[in-house]
Amino acid sequence: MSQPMPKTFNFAEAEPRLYHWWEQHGWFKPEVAPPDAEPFVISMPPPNVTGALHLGHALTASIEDLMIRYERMRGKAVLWVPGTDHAGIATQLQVEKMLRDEGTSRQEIGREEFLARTWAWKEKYGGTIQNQHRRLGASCDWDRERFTLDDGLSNAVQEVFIHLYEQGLIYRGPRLVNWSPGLQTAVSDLEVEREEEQGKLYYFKYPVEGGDFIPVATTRPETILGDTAVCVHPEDPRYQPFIGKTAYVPILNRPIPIIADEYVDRDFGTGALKITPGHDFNDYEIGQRHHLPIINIMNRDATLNEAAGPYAGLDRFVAREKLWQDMEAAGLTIKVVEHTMIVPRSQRGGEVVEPLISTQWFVKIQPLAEKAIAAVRDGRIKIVPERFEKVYYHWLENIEDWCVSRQLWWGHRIPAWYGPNGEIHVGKQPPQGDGWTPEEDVLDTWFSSGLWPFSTLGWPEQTPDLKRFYPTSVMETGYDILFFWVARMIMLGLWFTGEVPFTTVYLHGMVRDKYGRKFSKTLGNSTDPLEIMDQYGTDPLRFTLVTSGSPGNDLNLDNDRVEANWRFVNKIWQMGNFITGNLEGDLPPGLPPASELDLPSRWIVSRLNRLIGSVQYLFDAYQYGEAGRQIYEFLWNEFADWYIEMSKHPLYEGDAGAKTHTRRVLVTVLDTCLRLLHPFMPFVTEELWQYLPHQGEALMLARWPAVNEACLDEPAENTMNVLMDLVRGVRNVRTEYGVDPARRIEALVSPGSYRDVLQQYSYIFARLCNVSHLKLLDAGAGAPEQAASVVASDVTLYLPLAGMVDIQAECDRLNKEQARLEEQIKRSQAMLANEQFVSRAKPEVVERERTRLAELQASSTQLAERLAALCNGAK
RNA sequence: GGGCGCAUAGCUCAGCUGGACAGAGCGCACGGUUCACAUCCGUGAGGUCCGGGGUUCAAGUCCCUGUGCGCCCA
Repeated sequence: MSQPMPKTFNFAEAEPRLYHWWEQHGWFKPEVAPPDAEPFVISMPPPNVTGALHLGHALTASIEDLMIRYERMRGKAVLWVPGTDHAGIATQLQVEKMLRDEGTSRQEIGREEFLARTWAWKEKYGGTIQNQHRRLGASCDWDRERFTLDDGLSNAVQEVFIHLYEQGLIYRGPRLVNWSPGLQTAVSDLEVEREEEQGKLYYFKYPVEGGDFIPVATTRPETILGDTAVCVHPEDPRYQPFIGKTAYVPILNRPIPIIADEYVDRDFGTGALKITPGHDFNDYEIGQRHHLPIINIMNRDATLNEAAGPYAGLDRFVAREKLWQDMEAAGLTIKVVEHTMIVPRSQRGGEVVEPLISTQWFVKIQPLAEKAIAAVRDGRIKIVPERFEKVYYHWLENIEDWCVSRQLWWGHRIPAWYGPNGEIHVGKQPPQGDGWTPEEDVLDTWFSSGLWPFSTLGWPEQTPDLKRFYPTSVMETGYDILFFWVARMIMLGLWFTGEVPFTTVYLHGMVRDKYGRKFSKTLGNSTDPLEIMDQYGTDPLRFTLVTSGSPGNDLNLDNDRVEANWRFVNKIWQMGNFITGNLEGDLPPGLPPASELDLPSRWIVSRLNRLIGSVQYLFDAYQYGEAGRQIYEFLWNEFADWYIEMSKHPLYEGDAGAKTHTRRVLVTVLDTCLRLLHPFMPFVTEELWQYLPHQGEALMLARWPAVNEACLDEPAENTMNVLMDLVRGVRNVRTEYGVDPARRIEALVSPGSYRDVLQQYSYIFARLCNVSHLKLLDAGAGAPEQAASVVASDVTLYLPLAGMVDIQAECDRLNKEQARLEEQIKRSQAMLANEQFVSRAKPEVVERERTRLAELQASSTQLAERLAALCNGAK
């Protein structure tokens, strides 16, 4: 006996209640499954602790929770590990801003106090995003939540760093790195974005011994001050005489050699290149080849240093102008032209990043990369969609050593000490004795997140969780962090655990606005998922995110779709309302034997099982969006629009047996669809399921549906299709002739091979197109004159609409219909007449075509007779 | 310079295992208060599936090529 349901689904009330109920019961934990259950594990990409939930998080959580709930329903021991990332730069910037607002700075309060303040900040705001994940319905195991700066994870970080050092894979030294002057730290190649911008190309004269000069062009004149050579192409006839001579740095008059290198592009600029190994990556390489000295002219804040002579102390851009003016005065300039160039900017602050010589820690990454490439090549890791494998290989095959040190305070401090005599010791503790000072730098945030799949499970301790749940199953994240994160996890995971960290990588696209634009503050198109959830609830947002696109592709979020899916939620609720409202007494679970079911029931059960099969196929292929759309269409366009309408007859007018059978079908179909839909829309499905007769405590723990082959019933589907075609035909006629929808009409039917079916199910016409009575004609009986006709298969249905049917109009209508049929018949006949088709196409395809042709011909015959009788050859 | 993606109805998108007249939502037009739902129901209009080749009995779907847009790497 079911309880009465509220008329509408109150998501605002139900969502927190259900979430709490699930969580309190411990159902998010893998322990709900038997100890021998197969594990299924996802490590949630840890959002930045500074972050607020945006649509990217919502998409991530929607897809991962879908996978998680699906596998849980399949009986696996499911673990979804949540957590947050300390996000070194982002967090430090936020806290520094807070300090600025307070009128102080991190330098002023010192490292220790700064870290204390940052931890306090983390405690205060760090939980926000996790509560927002709860609102999304994320069924992760909060007891296993981790933070990258937790003791355990920090220990893992130290362990990894020390081992890599001991294995000779970490080195420290001065190298040219990407330097962010605003953040005052080195950043890795990946953290630099290169954009095409409009700049200037400066042409000038490089003085050469003997009063001559070489014309040179540069986009950054201030680097002239750090030049240590001028370089020309060895085969360039213009400059060959200069090779080996001495040039003099403008203003500074420092002598430098003129060298030759094939790197020089003779067609760019003047064909002569100034070489600044201290401030340009290409020049650095040339400098190495030619053993040129490296001069650093820049301080860490991008002002110039003493090496810049008179320009020391000036900002880089000010110095650029000043030097150019001075060179102009000295008659050394030639011209300045507009020039499109690539400018490296910081991913974080957007400022221009400077190549700068600096002493940093690096990971020699090639040995790790090789293992990572192999793991994907030999299929131990599968990347979905597959095309990203190519991108992955390309990056790893051309990988550069990873600069892992950052001149920040918020992060994992590098476990190294400097001895009194300049020795370096790498280890958790300093060596015995006095005079050892700890390394100041911290590690790149991605260094710790690279350990995430195993550090969160307890590594390096051999914890029970690590043994049971590692390797994890799926790494689901955005394609934008394939290099930053996914590749590094694979490298570090393989290196330190000897196993792949996960067996599948599923990459989703970026969420954009409905016109495909990025969300941005300046565009004003930012969309807050929380606002959407306030308005429509979580389920419509989740369903929209999952069904709006396809794997690996960006998706454009259209608010209209969220609204449509909100209506879908209501529609489902109303189905539940109808069904529960028509139950009475105890209902045996499951379905009656098919032999006892009426045609509509056999039809809907068959359709349901085809849906289950299709959804399973799509889930196996990670095509969740298409699966969701199919469930939507089944529920709305088949179950609600047809089956529920037809079920009203047995429910309201049937005997006790018919009622029970129909109720069991209604409950089973809805129950099954709620199971299929639960991973997409956990809240409304769970809430509604509780009102349906059910076994078990919660839908989230109910079994995932499987196809029952015995329920597939092609004859029932074919017969229903004929009936449905007739119903649609009647509706069509009614609309075309403007028959009042409320007016009941009768129909005469020449039933062809459907006599029994039409007799038994004539109520369908009463229910669905307001035809109160079907009068079955005997074979050969004459047809009424003043009637419109509808044809399907070998059935003709006449609607006597005295006074409403214009014979001419009816003939036009039928002729049009006949023309359409004939065209299809011709096409079908041509196909079947084609030897090649009949012999080469799959037999079932040929068979289907034959059946189809027979149906078309039957209909056409019916129509022809009708036309002959009614229209008398009138065209 | 290399690689990748996208191009289907007015708008936003599905259609990935090639096979029936190419689909959905929204929008639009017309009509609906019969007891699940107007957060609804019914009917309809609207498409050279970007152009050109090819493979195949069969191509929106596979291959090549061109055009336009976007992204990644250098």
